[in-house]
Amino acid sequence: MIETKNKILDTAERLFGENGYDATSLRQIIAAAGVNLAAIHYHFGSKEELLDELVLRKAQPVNQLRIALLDKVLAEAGSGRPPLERVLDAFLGPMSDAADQNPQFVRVMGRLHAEGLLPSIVQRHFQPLFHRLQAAIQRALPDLPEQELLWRMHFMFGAMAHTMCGTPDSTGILKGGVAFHERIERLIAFLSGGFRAPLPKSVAVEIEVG
Amino acid sequence: MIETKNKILDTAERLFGENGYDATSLRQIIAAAGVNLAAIHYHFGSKEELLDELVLRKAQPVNQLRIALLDKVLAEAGSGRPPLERVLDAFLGPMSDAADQNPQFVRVMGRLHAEGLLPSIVQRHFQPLFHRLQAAIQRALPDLPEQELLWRMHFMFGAMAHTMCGTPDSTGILKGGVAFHERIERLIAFLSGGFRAPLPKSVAVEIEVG
DNA sequence: GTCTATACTGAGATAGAC
DNA sequence: GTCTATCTCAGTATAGAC
Repeated sequence: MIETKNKILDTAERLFGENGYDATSLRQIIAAAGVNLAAIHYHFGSKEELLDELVLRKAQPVNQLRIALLDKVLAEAGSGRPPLERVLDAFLGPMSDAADQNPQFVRVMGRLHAEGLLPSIVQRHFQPLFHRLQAAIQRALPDLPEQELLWRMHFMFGAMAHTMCGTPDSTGILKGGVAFHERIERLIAFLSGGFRAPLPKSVAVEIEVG
Repeated sequence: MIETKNKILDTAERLFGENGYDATSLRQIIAAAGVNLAAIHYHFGSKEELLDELVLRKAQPVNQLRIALLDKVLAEAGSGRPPLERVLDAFLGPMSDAADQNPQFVRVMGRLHAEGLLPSIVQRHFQPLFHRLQAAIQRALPDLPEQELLWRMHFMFGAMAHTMCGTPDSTGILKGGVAFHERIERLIAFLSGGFRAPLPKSVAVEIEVG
């Protein structure tokens, strides 16, 4: 029954978002969904593949939108430089919209990134998007050396993942309940400053010399 | 025997660093350390308390150095503004040094942050440091509203954690093996730009109005 | 005080009956 | 397609040897 499969997906999405992937057992999921334990392994094969399908189901439309927006920003720039803020917004905005509509999913994604079991899943579902994003930022900042660009994208992913996660207050200072689009607006301002920052001294020297 | 306890700590540190906390079972640890399973619960009480003691053992000296350096930077600035880069270096430098000497520990910390089971441990071991750091950055950037400062520190922690983690190549682009002090130098340049960035539009408007 | 042996509960996975 | 029964391995708890 396809209904069984969807019930499992919906329930897992809710529970993963509430308690995290590791902390949610398959037995909790089947109890809440009212299905049998073996049904999960029949439909998905394993807990990890269930997660994989869950991510795919929700991330694909968001990522398609991101790619479309990135292409639009590049097209509008013609042969000139696209504004960095607009590039970052094309990447971060769709996630923020999806999050404000359905906080559950983004919390799942944030939690997953926070749990570190992403690598394989990130690789499969986000690789093409990352390459487009890299190209777009490079167009916005043509003078930034590629190595430095990659590091700065790396910093961006860290900040983004940490920000998506429902708990911006590991320090206990910030209160929760801030709308995602506000977080993202702050994040874009921060990241823009970071991407535009002067090169670190030793890297700048290497370039002068080499 | 205190030797048993240290053997457990050393072995756990290595295995947590290599494979992560969740992925490392107590049975792996005792096998590699050549001790009995119950010894862990005798000396530590639980897997989580073992982790807690492990973090404390290594983080405490690093954090004390960080606090001392922050105080030094502030003292040298007198009543003026301390340079932001020096504040960030006082915070990130000691970790980078510790990492270049003993990559294992910082990989553990990065992995832990990446696994998201930090909250309680972060709270206990890092809270006082965070408050000092906040005060120092505020002194360096007195015009930055506090709410915005807290968000930007939040972004910083995300980028930092992601950077410490041994796998800077979740995108598959960056190669590993980059010295920590180089990563940190790049990170400081990026963060400095982020902290100095102009306020996001809606936040800036709120301030004008209010 | 330290450590060993062993048992308990709950996790994910699987084989096979229906 | 679905469910029962069972397997292995996890973290944890305890009784008792030295």
